[in-house]
Amino acid sequence: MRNYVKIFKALSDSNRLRILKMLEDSPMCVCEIRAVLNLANSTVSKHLSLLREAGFILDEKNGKWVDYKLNDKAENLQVRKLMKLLPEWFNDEARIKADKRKLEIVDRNKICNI
Amino acid sequence: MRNYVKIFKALSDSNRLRILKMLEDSPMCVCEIRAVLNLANSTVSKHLSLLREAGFILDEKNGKWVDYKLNDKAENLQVRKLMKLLPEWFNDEARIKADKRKLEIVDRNKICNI
DNA sequence: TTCTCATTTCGTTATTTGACGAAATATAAA
DNA sequence: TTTATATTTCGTCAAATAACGAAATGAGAA
Repeated sequence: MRNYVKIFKALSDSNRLRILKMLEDSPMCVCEIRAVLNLANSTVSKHLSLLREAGFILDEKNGKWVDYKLNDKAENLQVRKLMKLLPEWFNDEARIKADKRKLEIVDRNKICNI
Repeated sequence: MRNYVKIFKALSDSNRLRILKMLEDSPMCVCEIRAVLNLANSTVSKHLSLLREAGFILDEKNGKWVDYKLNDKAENLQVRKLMKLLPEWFNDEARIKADKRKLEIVDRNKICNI
């Protein structure tokens, strides 16, 4: 029960949904996500940890950076089923399209030394 | 976007999830739900209105009572897809099983005049 | 109509959440 | 090793949420 609530809470924030939709296209580090969402790094980090704890994403050290990516092999069956729905969600949303365009441009080597 | 957040927020509370699982078995009025969940009527009513606004349930006047039931024909495609998953959720949870047993016993004519 | 009672709305309160910046941590580069 | 920088953790604040009881609403019964 508590686990399900955690899963749905993770999906109950527009910034976290935007993150998931961006990760559909490519793994990203904290500061790249920060650059698109215009949030503080610490805020992005918190969102990512909630998504990770719910099982939606994985983190992986990559040099200076931590790359976050969708977790296609989530342990929890229901998380996997929800993730199967993700590609259908808000594809018509202007903000999501804009995020995806922005993420093609961001270059961690340029933007991450704030 | 906002609509999706509303949908997931509706699912982000254990009492609302318990309500949905009970409504799988049978329509219920506010005071029947109140009797199972041990919440104030006004609290149950609020939960129901959040579930209704998200599209998961419908209300129908029935004499003195308002019967709430699952909305099998939700307008929103994603709501329908989530509702298709509902029967798979927490069937192993003791609390859900207990709720369903309790709901078989509750009789609105006996319990609703508090 | 008036009364009764199921439900909803409103106002209040305690808790949770989402945001920030600062400090701590970890790791690559110098 | 020291420095730089990406990330996380911590403390704080404002806003949102979930709970309650009281008051308002609405519909059947008397």
